[in-house]
Amino acid sequence: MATRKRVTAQDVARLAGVSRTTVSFVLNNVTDMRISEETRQKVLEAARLLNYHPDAVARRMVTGRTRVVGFVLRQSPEQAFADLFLPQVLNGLSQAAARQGYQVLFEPIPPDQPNTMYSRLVNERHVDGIILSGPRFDDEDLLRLHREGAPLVLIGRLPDVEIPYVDVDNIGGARMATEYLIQKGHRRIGLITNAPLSYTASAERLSGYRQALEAAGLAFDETLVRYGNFTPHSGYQAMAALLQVRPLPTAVFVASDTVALGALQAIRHAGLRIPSDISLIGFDDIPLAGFLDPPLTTIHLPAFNLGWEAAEMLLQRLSAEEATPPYRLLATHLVERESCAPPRKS
Amino acid sequence: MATRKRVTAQDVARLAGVSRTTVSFVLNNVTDMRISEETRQKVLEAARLLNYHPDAVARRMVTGRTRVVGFVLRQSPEQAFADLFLPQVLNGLSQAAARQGYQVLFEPIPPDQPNTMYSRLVNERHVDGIILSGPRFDDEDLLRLHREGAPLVLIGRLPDVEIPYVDVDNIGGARMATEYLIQKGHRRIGLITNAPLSYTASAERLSGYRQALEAAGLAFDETLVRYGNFTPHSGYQAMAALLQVRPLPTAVFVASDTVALGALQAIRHAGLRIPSDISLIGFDDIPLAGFLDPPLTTIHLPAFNLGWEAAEMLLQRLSAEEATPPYRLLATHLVERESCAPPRKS
DNA sequence: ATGAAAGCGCTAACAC
DNA sequence: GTGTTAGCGCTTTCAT
Repeated sequence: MATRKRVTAQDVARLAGVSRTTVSFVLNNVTDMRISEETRQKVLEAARLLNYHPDAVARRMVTGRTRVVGFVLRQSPEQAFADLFLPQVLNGLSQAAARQGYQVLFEPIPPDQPNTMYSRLVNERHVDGIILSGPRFDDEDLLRLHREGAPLVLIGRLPDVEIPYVDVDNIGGARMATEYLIQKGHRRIGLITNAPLSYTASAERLSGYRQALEAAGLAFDETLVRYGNFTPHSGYQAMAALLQVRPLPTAVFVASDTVALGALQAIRHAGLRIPSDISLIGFDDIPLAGFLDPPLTTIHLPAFNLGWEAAEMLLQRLSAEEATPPYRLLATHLVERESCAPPRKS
Repeated sequence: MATRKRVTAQDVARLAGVSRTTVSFVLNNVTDMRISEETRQKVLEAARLLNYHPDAVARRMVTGRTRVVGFVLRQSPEQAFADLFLPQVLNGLSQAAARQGYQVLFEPIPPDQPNTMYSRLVNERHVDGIILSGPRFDDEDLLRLHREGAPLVLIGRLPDVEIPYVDVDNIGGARMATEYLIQKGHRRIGLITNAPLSYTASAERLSGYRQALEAAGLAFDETLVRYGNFTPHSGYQAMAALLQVRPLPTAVFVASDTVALGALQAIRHAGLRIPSDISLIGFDDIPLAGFLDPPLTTIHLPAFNLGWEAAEMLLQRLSAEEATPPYRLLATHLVERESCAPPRKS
């Protein structure tokens, strides 16, 4: 299709019988220049008549700001697209951005594409700043971008780097989950991680689990921990392995609801019942958690807020009125459903 | 933070000792003007030295194209953000767009915000075209945009409007599901829709269900259909109601896996077993479907392809080499798991 | 083979 | 109050 002819401010000015400048002032509601009400109306009417829309590209050209933030997704598809997490983050992000007149450019980075150079987003001025989810510590592009002073906010933490971030209090959440189990009377508590320990969130959840154990005077037993990998399938295998150890743990903390789904199935296949034979507590509180069998007790992750806060932090940095707190840790809370019970008397 | 100083093509030209024009030619690989290898190298070296990045805004200004497509989400949050559908569509969309050098601007439209005027996206030239998911037939903004000739592709259909679209073959999929049940020997088959019938997809799935029934000489019985509303909760209620009718249906087609989750729970609460007491077949094949209890037999919806095809159609229209087929219907297929069995001998 | 110059549509400083 | 004008950084035609 042919490029549609643009109506410019010039056209509006001509029709209204004024200059381009006046049009610009009227349409941007510039009050300094006091413009007669009559002129105002003429301009507004002309704009309406011609169906005039100011050209965002031209405006960006001259203002130097795009009013767009980039959302870079630096995660594997199974992690990012298979769980119910991303949509909510994106939702929070978009709403916070929209509220301040910003748009969101979505940029997933396929993992099999090493040199995507998403730094071009800001270097070529497609966006004013970047929110990056799932930072990897070996991400050269990211580090350079930060050195160059690009406005950047991470969702998820990166150890030893001073980039502003928003994250969930993984340690606190994991501690809470484990304490809950302990308080129910469990002493032999397994752990299935949400992901390999190279992921910060995973290491942190393990750490919270240990803390709770140790605070209760329980020994950390490495034979009771297994490693998930984002997927239900990985949870199935991890739980199957855990069901081999003797004595059996009476409860398991699965640090991801999605992974817990597989664990649930493994337990069913083993002919065991939840929570009477074994208790299970998850992490994330995916929207479906309450409809599993049994409804899953879990730690609620404020996904929407994660996106919202990240956007707020970035936008504040962009408007630069004052220094932003360099990071924010979001609290979790426990959602009690039906997958945990006191251990069997043995 | 202060606006970072931009390195312009002028700077590169100066350092390389050539003109701006030459820089542009070298960097854009314009071959018409044959430029000496020596000059080329000088320019490239200078650009590298200065860490030069061409300004996308300026380029858009002069080329008249943004190389951005808008993804407008015209759906309620519970529909869009609570299921596993959106991320996959978005993934397909982005990959198809990226492959052709396009970026994706994400624009969700909160339902409580009637006058969002997303048409501004194209009118103000934030984007070259729009992919809109979940069109509503009363969307004035959409219709006007189409009349104005804006490049537009829908995900989901709109009756009586000739806007290009990509959609799933809902009728075929629903027929397939119902036929499968019939073929297992069921004669009394209930339906729980995915949403109110004002949603095209919902009406179509109902239609496919009817077709299969009638083709098999089975009467359509209105007392066997109930209406879901995207959520597990609605599925719970619909199934609970269905379990009151006598004689009980021996199988139910739930036209959404998410809704089926609630149906599953209602059946459990009624003390019935799946599939021995009642068979259940879903629709969508959410990633978790195989890990439910029992693993859910369902109709696979090619969500990734939906996004991919929509992008392909839009981009083809933008490059306008030739007329694009105005629509595309994507096939579904049945994924057999363990939630269906022949009816009990009664 | 290289350079000069004309815009793209807008904003904003400055003049009248 | 309103108009004139100078760019923003780039692409691209036309001279040289």
